Amino acid sequence: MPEQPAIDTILERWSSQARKGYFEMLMLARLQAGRAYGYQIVAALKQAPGFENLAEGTVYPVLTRMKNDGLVTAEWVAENTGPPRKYYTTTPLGAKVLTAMKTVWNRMGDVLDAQSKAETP
Amino acid sequence: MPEQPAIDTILERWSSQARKGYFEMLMLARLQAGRAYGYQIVAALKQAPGFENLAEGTVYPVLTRMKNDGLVTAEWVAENTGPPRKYYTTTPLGAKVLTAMKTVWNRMGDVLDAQSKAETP
DNA sequence: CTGACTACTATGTATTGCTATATATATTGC
DNA sequence: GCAATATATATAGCAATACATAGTAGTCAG
Repeated sequence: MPEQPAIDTILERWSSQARKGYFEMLMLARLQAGRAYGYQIVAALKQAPGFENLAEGTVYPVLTRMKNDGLVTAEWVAENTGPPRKYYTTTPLGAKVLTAMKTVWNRMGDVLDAQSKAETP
Repeated sequence: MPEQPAIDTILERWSSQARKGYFEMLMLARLQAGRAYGYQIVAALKQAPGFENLAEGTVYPVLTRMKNDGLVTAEWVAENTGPPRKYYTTTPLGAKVLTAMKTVWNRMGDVLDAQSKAETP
């Protein structure tokens, strides 16, 4: 008989999985709203509930991947104060992909609702 | 300079990731609505948009994992016609976990909306 | 016997998110 | 002028584990 994990363990394991893919959509949505740089995104998201532990090592690879996929472009900007920043902006392809992602995401929500209302045989 | 993948490739790769964790919540939601057996769930979901390719090999391992975690119980039922079926039902723990999952899921949606409305610096 | 129904598993692999660390620039304190 | 700190970007390596493919096997109906 296998040990049953605690409810917190189940939920942590689950949410770490549920985040997969989600971040890419989240970043894209943020950049669609206007250009931003990595450190800024991390700082902002850390204040959102459920994202307190977000680390830079999570965000930068996502930005790099999106850039390689052509979803965003990057541009170095020298600031009046502090080190230069690398601003990311969505491309038209990125906007298109974001729309498609949101469609899939919403559909997943719809299917979830439908299953919740399934008939018992 | 790396090759840029086609938009379909990007979306397929992404949605396969976005599914992670989602199925467990989906199954749980279905079982919360009333007991069901594996084959039935597969057949029903195959008709939902975006789940046409769902295979049994995806569903059964999820059911087994949930049973091991104590989220559902299983019961063999002999039918008047056809082979016997193994019906799964949520436990109180399963119901609790489902609620928590939905909370996290909704929060992810909220954060997504918030980011879409972020201010441009 | 064939076909429909039902359950299950073995294996592969792709991928992610996280930890930790390295690097560079600007600012501040002294 | 120099050390310490804050800001900012980047990557190497890792553990996890989920999903997909494909294939096995058993039960019942006609």
